[in-house]
Amino acid sequence: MENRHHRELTFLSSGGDFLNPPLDHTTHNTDSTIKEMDFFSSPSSPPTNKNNSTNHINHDHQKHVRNQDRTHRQGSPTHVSHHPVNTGLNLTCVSAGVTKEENGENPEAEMSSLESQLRRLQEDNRKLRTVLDQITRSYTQLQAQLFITLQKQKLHQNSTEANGIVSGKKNVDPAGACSKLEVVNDASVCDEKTDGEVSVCRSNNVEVMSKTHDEAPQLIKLNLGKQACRDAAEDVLDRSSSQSWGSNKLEEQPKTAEQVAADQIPLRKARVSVRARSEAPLISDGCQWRKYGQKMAKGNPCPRAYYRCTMAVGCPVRKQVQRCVEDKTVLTTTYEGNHNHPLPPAATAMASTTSAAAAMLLSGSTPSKEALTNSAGYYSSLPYASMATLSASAPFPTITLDLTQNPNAMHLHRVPPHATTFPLPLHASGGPHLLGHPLFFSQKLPPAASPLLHPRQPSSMVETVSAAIASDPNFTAALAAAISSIIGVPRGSDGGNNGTSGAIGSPQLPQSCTTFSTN
DNA sequence: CGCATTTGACCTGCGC
DNA sequence: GCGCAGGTCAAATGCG
Repeated sequence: MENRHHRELTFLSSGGDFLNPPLDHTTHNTDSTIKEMDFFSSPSSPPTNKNNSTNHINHDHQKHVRNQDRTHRQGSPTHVSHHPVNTGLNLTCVSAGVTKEENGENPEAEMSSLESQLRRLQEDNRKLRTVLDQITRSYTQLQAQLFITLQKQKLHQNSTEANGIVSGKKNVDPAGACSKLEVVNDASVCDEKTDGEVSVCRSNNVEVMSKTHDEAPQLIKLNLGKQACRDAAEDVLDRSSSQSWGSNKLEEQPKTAEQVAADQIPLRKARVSVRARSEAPLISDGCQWRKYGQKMAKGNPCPRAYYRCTMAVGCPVRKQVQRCVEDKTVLTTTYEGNHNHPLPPAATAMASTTSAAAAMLLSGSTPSKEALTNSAGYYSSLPYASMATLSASAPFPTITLDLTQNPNAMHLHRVPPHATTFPLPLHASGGPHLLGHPLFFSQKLPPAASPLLHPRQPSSMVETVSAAIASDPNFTAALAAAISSIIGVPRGSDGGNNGTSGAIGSPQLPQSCTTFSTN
């Protein structure tokens, strides 16, 4: 199909808020600063060299920044707010800033000056780290939004082609794309007044998520109830805000009675389960974990172990590890929560993957069931896919990434009841900072890459995803362009929502689209 | 001695 | 209200 070769990547924005880099709570405007960040430059470049390495490129801007920085030090709050982070670090000032006069006249003054500069540089460094972390989170959310939209586009296309086939039928796959979506849970359907069609809940829709395909027929019903969706989304947003994410635009929309009632219900947590074959008691995900409990779960002779992340004090991330009943070599690791600290690359790979999966789950579920339905349909058409299972029958909305499945055998995979299963090309999720977008890789990678992306023993997910990235430089370029365009989006007029929480990029709901092509 | 693990007790949510 | 199961806590224990 021509569509397979022409990939149109659509990034969503929300009036600038979602796409704009998250803001430090002490600042109000990072536009000009963020534009200077190069996410795709060599990570090995030490910060001290950054200024020099980019000097010839951004010389004029850096002069501008330095001037404003000097103004900053002279006590101009206006400029402080405009340039909270000097991405150039300007470390050369440490030596260059000491004049001969100072050297000769007052060593104490020199020391004081150096110390103040050191403190300022440390502050800059900290801010940079914060911004990078924020952008990483925003990007993960963005990825989820992106492929939901792509899924909707594809499904819309399929449904248009097969419109006559599906009319008057329930749970029918119009184009074969949803052949693996076997799940129907009648109890989950919000409204099923007519026999001929499946209705969906759409009350929580975000504008852009619903405006394009309202007419698209629903192919399956999801048991991910609206309440669970909303709870999960709110939970993530809530926890996100606790990690300095931005505000939730959902709150700006008029609430229905259902929503108001939903607000009364305690929040649930989204989880991501990873099934992998491993003889070891734990899969290596790069994080440090401390076991804090073990229980015998009902129906499984293997104990379930509980771990919490110990890489930072107060990190809320926890995971459960349990062996599968049917196959003791399969280790099921369930992650919950978001790290509140920088992660090593290996850990970032897993964290980003699970985060993206969770974001997809929540992004797809928040607006409507339709989104999840469409996403399911989309994934089922992807090659090299692993298996992901959405389940709302569990106490928490959970997405299971199955790394144990042979992709060729996945059509035989038994889908548990009350779950929606679709293949998720997790392996191609990208590297530490490109993770979470399986979509692109799965479309672009040649079939020859399949063995690489599907090790039966996923001993190193990082290596796998790194290989995926390396095999597709166009993706990096496209993503760089996308992020550049994203970062350059001017903030919306309602920039007031950035002042409350020191906001990292919030999973803002999209209101506009930015489109580019990878080829 | 400090840290990680073990394990029984306790808490909480849910279904009946 | 009660029982069950999942999840967490914290004292006891083990290990380097």
